[in-house]
Amino acid sequence: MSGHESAVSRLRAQGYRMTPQRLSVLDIVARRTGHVGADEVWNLAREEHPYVDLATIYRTLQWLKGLGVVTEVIIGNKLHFEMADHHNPHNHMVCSVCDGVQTLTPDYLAEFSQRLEQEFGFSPNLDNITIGGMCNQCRAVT
Amino acid sequence: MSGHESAVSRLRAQGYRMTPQRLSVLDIVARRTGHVGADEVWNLAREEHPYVDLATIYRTLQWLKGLGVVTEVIIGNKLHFEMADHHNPHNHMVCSVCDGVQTLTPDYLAEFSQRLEQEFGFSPNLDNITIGGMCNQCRAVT
DNA sequence: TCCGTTAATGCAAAAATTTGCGCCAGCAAA
DNA sequence: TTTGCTGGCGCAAATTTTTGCATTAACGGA
Repeated sequence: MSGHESAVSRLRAQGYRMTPQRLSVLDIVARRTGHVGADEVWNLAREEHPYVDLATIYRTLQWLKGLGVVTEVIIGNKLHFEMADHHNPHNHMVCSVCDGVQTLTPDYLAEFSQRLEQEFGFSPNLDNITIGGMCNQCRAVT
Repeated sequence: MSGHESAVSRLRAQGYRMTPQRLSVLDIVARRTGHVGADEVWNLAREEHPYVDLATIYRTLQWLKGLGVVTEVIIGNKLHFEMADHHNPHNHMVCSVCDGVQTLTPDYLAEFSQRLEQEFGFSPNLDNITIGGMCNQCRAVT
């Protein structure tokens, strides 16, 4: 266990059942510095619980994402996840050439977000947004 | 044919082979006002060319997207496409509750884009970005 | 018009993700 | 501790999208 006990107790307090599968997924994502692929979470989870199903991994990850506990990053057509750091929230820029990931503080998106809210009444959910493009190095090569 | 001849001749001039499949996909997307799902493009294309493969549809759509001819919109876990309107470019906001789509002129994203470029040397490709969130009506209901 | 090059297709399979359903187990209350 | 409710899980299948490979056909040049 590495510092996600608060998340666990908060979830339990909200009435969610904390199954071994969920604890395992949470533990795996929390342990990792940086993002993990869904398949990778599955493989690691199976070391502890050999019977755990991939569908459960996906369902758990989507659930945690919806609750703001984890953040989704799309890297080359695959979903990755990392612990949402509420003390240091950030978005991601992913280079489509090298799949490199850079982070971005949300204030870069703040004005944009506010305008959508004010002018359209649309509440964007930008927590899990991934900005695609080309990074500095890859652009230099071309 | 409905006004995408210029795209066709431009593509041909660039050395791409304009196969019946490609013309068909282009025709289907151009005819439609608004977005089409990949599966829908396939079904329509098969009316003309019964043997056309779904993989070809996907490949063609990705190809056109890369060339800026069509724009991708992600609606509820499915890819949709529409003709890129260079006279009136826009992005999309999709409500995760009702799957409704609203459009957005790119100047809403312009400042954000410039900052990424200037401060990180990262060239974002925002042409095909889909902003998820909740629309006015759905928020009112909740 | 015919030919050669090679890009694009069809086909089949894989990869990635989601969903329906019946059973099981987490957890609160007795 | 036992029980009951029901949310969550495993399983299997479906969906959606991508990929490898052999064959085909677009199109410029002879």
